[in-house]
Amino acid sequence: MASDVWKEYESNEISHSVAHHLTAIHELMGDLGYARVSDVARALEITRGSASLTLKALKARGLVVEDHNKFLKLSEDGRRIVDSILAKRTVVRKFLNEVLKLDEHQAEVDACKVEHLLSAQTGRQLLHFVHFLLSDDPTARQFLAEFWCKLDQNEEWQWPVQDVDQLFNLESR
Amino acid sequence: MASDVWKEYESNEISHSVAHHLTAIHELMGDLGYARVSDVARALEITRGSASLTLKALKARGLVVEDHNKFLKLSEDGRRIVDSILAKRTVVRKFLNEVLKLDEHQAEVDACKVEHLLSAQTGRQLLHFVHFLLSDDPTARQFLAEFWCKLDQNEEWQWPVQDVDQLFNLESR
DNA sequence: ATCAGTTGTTTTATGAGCAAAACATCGGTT
DNA sequence: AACCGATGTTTTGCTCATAAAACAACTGAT
Repeated sequence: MASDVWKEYESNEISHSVAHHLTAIHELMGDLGYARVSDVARALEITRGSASLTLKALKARGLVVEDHNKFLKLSEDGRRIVDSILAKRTVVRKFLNEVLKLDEHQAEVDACKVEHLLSAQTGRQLLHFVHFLLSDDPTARQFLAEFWCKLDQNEEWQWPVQDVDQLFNLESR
Repeated sequence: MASDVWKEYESNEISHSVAHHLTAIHELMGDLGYARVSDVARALEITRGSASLTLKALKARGLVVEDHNKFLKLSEDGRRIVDSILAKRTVVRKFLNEVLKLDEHQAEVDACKVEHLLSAQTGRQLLHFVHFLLSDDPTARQFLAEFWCKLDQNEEWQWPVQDVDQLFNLESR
């Protein structure tokens, strides 16, 4: 694999931590109507000191703006980033839970892990796909019905690999 | 979102860096028949010093073993991890490229970013799904045909959101 | 046999994220 | 006015992953 591929991982402008600081502000604005450093720290269960430093950097990057009296809110850019991340999280979670039939917690965890890493292209195409897949379209319904049926009695399947479970036996959880 | 969800990100036993050190060894064994610290460093385009430190840690974790004369190879555990990661990478890349019709480079980049983050459950279910989706099954073929048709002329779509492109306009690349 | 190149390691430094602790500030009670 | 609690910041230290540079050891060519 070309190194320019795997190194793009580091070149993400939005880290996992930043993604959650931003979405925390967004959710706090909805829940409480405001968001201060302490509220973000509480929401993310990190210390106020850590949140203070991260948010200072986000203010410097222009993603978060501070009110006259220490009240935070998302800038236009910050807001667009949060929208993009939440859209990807939602569509991935929906796909994992409602299509692949993973339990809700697993779907949430996995969606949370990858939401900020998917490209805009991928997010858009996945949205198209899931939307059609879960629509009323009879072909989609029939396809899903057959897939779920096979999922239930998966002894019929002829796998391209000898032992699928062994391939994915890394994590115990 | 509960913090125990987003914090699971950090608790990954396999980091992106570790995943690629391990897969680099695997690929070098196939390409060259051997893998030394310098070979790994060259493959990943990092300095020998960095590779040396990371690989020392992987030896301590028992994922990499060192030959009598500085030749590296994967342990049984290391091998299982690489198999698991490559299986996930392959199925994600296949899905993004062959189903969602993303170009190969984008599919590779995105697959590379998420391969080590997906749970075993998710990898397994996704493999089931993609396998059925790309099989000869007439329902699957018809579903894909309809989906790709809609993809081409996507002005017909009635989106659940006003402007999908705007939701995913974060990245420029 | 010497000299150059490759290899592996160690040391020093950086940046991102975090915790812990010290510190300052502000607001409301008493 | 004195105190208490909540808040925000700074400092120090930690881990991970990297670079850069210095160093030692081996390899091969001349």
